[in-house]
Amino acid sequence: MVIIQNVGQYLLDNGIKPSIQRIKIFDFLMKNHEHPTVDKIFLSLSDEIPTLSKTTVYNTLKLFQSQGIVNIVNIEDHETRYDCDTSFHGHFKCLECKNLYDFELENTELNINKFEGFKITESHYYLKGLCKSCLSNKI
Amino acid sequence: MVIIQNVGQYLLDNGIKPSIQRIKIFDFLMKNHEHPTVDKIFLSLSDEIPTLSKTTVYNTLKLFQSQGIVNIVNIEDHETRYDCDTSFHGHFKCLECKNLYDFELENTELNINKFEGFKITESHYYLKGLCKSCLSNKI
DNA sequence: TATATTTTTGCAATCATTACAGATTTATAA
DNA sequence: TTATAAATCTGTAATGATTGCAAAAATATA
Repeated sequence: MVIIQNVGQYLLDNGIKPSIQRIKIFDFLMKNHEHPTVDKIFLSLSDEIPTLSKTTVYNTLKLFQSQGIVNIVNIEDHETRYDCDTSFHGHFKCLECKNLYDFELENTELNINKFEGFKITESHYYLKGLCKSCLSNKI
Repeated sequence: MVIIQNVGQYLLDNGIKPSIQRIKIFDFLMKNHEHPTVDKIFLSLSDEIPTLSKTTVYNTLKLFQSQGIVNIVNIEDHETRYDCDTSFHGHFKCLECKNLYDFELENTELNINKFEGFKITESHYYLKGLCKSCLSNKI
């Protein structure tokens, strides 16, 4: 995962004019590793930016996606989450506490070349189950 | 992938009373490997069962899921697809023709044991890109 | 300072999914 | 067979996430 010092500059480097809303939304994604939903982002930033509109959150995330600095994490239907870590990694979702954990994954570990003549541009891998703490709570 | 000769019996074996609707819906999933959406299933079966309701399709798929004979394939947000092949396999989605291809995958190929103390119950893997025929059409 | 452009906002529209209650079908018991 | 109960199916209304759109606000340009 790339460490971003200056969000404004990072946005600029990726062809995005850094408005207050855009900076705060990206910043929120960086600081909240749980891969928040639009709702979570909106509610969390509403204190800081009282005029914030949910449409802006949607628009901004769509812009981030189109510039390739944010990926969608699609595990449950009707629970679109966003991830500003664009390096290759997997996700684990705990069915009990609903938390989402990242895990590192060598691209080569999943280098499945069963698709000769196909061009692969994205690969996604996720697991579901029970996390350590939820398991120990069950005893 | 398990080959099912008698859908009615298969449903019974899995604790589902085989109504006409249930049999036809499962049968449709078996014969249509593209992992259809609710809409596709509903529209395709409307000729055969003119009284069919979309709610029934939803209810039936939910029942199949709860009995473990159908899995959800969640690749795009807002495009829930259904798969009656419950054996472990991966999916490839072509960004051009939107077709979904299955591919075999040894469970061991993805046996990532980075989660000591975690209990993993599901694992999902999918790729996106361009399929062979769409690639050759581009030349 | 005036004007053009970009960004944000709020509300209405859309679309997939679910809730629900009545209608229909199937199973059970007399 | 017939009456009754249980399960299943259906259609419509409700919900909730997302998008479209046009006006308002902010920023850039001349």
